[in-house]
Amino acid sequence: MGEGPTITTIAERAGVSIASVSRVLNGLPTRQETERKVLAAAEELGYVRNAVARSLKSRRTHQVAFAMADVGNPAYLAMLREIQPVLKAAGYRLVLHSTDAVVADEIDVLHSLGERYVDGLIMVPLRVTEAHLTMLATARAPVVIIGSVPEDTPVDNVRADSRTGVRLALDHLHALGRRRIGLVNGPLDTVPGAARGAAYREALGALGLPYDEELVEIGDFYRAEGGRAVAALLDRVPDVDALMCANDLIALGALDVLRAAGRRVPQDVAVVGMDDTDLAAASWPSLSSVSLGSAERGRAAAELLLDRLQYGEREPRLVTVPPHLVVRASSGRAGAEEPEGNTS
Amino acid sequence: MGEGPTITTIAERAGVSIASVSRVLNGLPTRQETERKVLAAAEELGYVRNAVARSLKSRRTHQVAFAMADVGNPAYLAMLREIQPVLKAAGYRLVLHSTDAVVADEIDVLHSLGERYVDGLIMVPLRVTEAHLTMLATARAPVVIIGSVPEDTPVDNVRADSRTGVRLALDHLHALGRRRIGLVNGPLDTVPGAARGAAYREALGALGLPYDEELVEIGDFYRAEGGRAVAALLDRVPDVDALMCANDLIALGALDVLRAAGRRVPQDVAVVGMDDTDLAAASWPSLSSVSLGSAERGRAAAELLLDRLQYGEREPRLVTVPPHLVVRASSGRAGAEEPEGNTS
DNA sequence: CGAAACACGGTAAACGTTTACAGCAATGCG
DNA sequence: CGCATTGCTGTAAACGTTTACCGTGTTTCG
Repeated sequence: MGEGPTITTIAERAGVSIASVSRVLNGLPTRQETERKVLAAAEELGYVRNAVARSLKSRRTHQVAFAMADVGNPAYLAMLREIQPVLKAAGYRLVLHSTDAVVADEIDVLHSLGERYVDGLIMVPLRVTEAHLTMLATARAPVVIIGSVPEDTPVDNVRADSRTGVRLALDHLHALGRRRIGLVNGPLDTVPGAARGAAYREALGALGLPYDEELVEIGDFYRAEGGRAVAALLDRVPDVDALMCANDLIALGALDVLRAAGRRVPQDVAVVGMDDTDLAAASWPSLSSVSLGSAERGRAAAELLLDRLQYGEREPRLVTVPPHLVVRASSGRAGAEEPEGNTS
Repeated sequence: MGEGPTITTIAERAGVSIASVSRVLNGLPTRQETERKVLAAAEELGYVRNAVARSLKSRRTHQVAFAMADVGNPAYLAMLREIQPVLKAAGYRLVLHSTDAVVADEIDVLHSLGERYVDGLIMVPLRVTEAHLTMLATARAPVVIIGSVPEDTPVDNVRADSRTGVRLALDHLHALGRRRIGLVNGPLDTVPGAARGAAYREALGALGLPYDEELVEIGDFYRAEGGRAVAALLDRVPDVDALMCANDLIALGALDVLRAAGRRVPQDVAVVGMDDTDLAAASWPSLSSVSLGSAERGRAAAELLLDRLQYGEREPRLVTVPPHLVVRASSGRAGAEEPEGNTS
């Protein structure tokens, strides 16, 4: 773990100047003899370029940060899984920030762009505050936001269309004959929470169903919280016949509680989740879910950022990824999805 | 996105030398008046320290790399989720490397330590080759390996005890009366594959059951692959009454195939997975699984690395994390579905 | 054959910090 | 009052690269 060789060590060994060493290492035109000597010396000494010194001079770190609330959330994970290879292929390293949904942490990340340890940032803010917007306006490196920001924010923006997503789910449930469709949402001051709440109301309108406040319950985007919210909802509105859940974790919580309450899914209550995570396919019963294209959003964000890193200044772009509904057992016809004969 | 202010800009603005600016910024003793001027100037200009220049001088990047095959794998994810906050609390950033289980990529990561863009590395190699060992011996930064390495490898090492883990599972299945217990394993040239294969054989011996090659099927550590392997196994040995799966994804594949084949779980075939991931609790039926303490291993690795970064040279340490069995429906009594009070 | 063009390679400055060292003013003390 | 001590501050070197610029030796061509 000694203090590895530097360009100077090599220069001495090869009997040339450090400039020549640098040139050889960067593939700039050099006499064959010099090249040979330098490469030989580098090889013998096991030389590896110091990335920090390089970055200082070149003002490029070849690192990109990805900041989201929690890697454990499968929706973010899906993004990460797409972002990583795209960056890697372009020669960038990925610096991961978990902000635990704490606004101050997100602001911190934006602020730390000034430290210039990354060339750019992809961020999925849970809520967008005034502080976010100020920081974004003066950010010291290119930023791509996944989630909605106001029109005039000077950053690239990738959005899901949860409005259409909720609409797809409600159309589906309506087509199944459900009329008392509840919404189990996350906090309304979060970007997804607000969007999904509004979309729900709108979709009901389009279907000619009344908006009934009783049918809406706010919890948080986690399984246990979702379960609690569903329990409260069942208590208040026993005749609910379908649940639109604002994400898959909430939906899993819903399944837990419905099972404990002796309601059959989907016969008594149909359930639709959102994000179409791995968990949806693995759950019991398997969970219908609206895919908001997490993976596609991740990929789009990475590509936007790389494009900007490569070509510099240009108009901010907006990419909207279309949703689609994946129907599984939790809202299929009873048992239709699964072979019969399996009790347990 | 302009060229932010530097220490020099501030020095001019405050009418002091760059040394004084640096001292103030680092909290070294300074006359109050100077301090005031510097802080005022820094504030007005929105100064942020350049991390790259800082690292070059201090030879510390405050970054740590974590390299594993695939973030999508819940076992690695569990590690990541523990590692991240530990590092963050200690002031380190996390650089993520996905190696896609390609040996060359792993070697690459080890080699790139020479670039000194991180202060240390936590790696989960899928297989440990000669090349790994050579690189580890000459690594230019501290490394912690999660998984087994030979005794004399000069790195900190965190191990799971899959031997005991498999033993727990087989004892459990044996206690349920199962006698034809199959093993669905991943490739034998991987660290976990080899360990689990050997452990299976040993545990059978301890239980007085014969080792029957027919009952062992090798696939890969993924759901679809696992399914294929199970299908082959069922075909060859129709009277198998329990499946020990080398990880949870394989076990999910097993559930898929068993369901399609009309075998009831757990009545006809009991299934036990390994790693106790989120998926196990969410699956249908919920999956018994041997927890190898992924989260604990992640935490231990992070702590070992931080310790070494803080205190420098010392003996390599070995930490072994004990496994435990989590019994759920797939090997419980028929229909014994417990509502999981689990968050996620 | 001499001048111009060219191909290489060395010197030194720069990137933005930290820090050893020296300078200098103010203070303490004999 | 002079000297040592103390407390700050400035100068400059260093971290390991890249690169502009210039000098040298060789080639080319009139």
